Amino acid sequence: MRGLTKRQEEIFSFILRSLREEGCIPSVREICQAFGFASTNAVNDHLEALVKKGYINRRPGMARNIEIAPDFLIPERGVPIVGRVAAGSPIEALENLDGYLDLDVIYEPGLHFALRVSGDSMIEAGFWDGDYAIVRQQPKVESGEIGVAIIDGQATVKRFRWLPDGALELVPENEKYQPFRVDPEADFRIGGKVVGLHRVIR
Amino acid sequence: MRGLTKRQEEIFSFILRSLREEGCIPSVREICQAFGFASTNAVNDHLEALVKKGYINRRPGMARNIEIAPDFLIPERGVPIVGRVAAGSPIEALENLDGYLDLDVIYEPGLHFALRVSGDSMIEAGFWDGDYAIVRQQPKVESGEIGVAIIDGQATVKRFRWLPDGALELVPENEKYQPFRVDPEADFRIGGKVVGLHRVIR
DNA sequence: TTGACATCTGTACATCGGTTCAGTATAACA
DNA sequence: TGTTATACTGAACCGATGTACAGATGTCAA
Repeated sequence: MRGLTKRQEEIFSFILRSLREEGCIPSVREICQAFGFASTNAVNDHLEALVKKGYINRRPGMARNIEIAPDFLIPERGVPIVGRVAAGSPIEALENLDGYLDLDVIYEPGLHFALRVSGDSMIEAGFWDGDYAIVRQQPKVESGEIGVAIIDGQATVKRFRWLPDGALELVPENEKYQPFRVDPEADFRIGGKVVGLHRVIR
Repeated sequence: MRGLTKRQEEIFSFILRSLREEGCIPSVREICQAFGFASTNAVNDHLEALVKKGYINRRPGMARNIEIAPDFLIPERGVPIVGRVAAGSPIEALENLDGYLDLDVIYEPGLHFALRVSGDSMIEAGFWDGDYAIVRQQPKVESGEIGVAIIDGQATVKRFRWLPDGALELVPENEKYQPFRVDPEADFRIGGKVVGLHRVIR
């Protein structure tokens, strides 16, 4: 929050807080009252400064018209990623924040879906029973990549291996199971490539 | 969206869309104009219906005062979890939607943090180098649970084992490594319990 | 057929609220 | 030393906006 004076920052924070907690942009008079100003013009001056410095935009004539610049609108979502944990509680030590773990940021919405893994056929590739496999929907999966095959409407996570004859072999990652050759006549589709794994422990 | 008439649903959707795309609640007259009504009262009637049916709340006298009921404010976030994948593309087959994988829903915000796992000392517990361990901040970790120990500001994920003499032993899950007894004199804190795992593949 | 409800027109009013103008005071700056 | 930015007071204007009242039409279940 560089470039703002103390007062301007207070005003800006107040707007953000109102938006978050009250769910709507405060009116000029509400800000005025909250800060104990006698004149709404005090607020106006600050808002103009915020506009000039690029923190907000305003739509002339419209009630509750403050528009927060995109940079500051990004809500802190997801799980905070902590680097070093030198002092205090990890969560409060936000100096050490490495960002946020947010699935919507990592995996483009609309392109990915998640699948519950059942069984232990991929356990050596790190997929346990009950895990979520995150799949990027795509028509092709290369040999050696882990992908989702949909056979007769049943989705399975397996390592793909394209055979020289053009057929597909689905390889489990568990020595208890044997590779499975997909019948070219079967109702088969590629669901996509597995690009992530999530496990909820206990 | 049960209980709403077609028109009411249109109005409600318009409000949601305005909020999402324009960033602010539409005024009664803006709604009026968007639908081509000659009277603002048409909007008012619909808004009253929406209030009565619990879709919105209104704060009397306030401009742009529509407050969307929490149930409908929740945007579809996270990765869609697909169950059966009988027909069509998994993402489009929303009949088979089992919900959304959203870290903010699974892990209460403010209570959890994520830690990048480095090394292979916990590989047999399923934690690979580079994985994110999701940690619930709590002062106690039971024997046998996987937790985060912070020693000299350095956080490590290990299985906890409390010894009969009250000392703590940190047990790696990799036969290459030996259990480590925490020096009672050391600068030691418990970071919390590991409750989740996330891996980004490739 | 009667009443409840949904959907809309038309008019009107009070106040909410953005905006402007005229000043004052202080500190930073060049 | 004048200029500019910050930080306000005080008053006022007027369009934006929520809200109310009166009424019309159509649907649908009791």
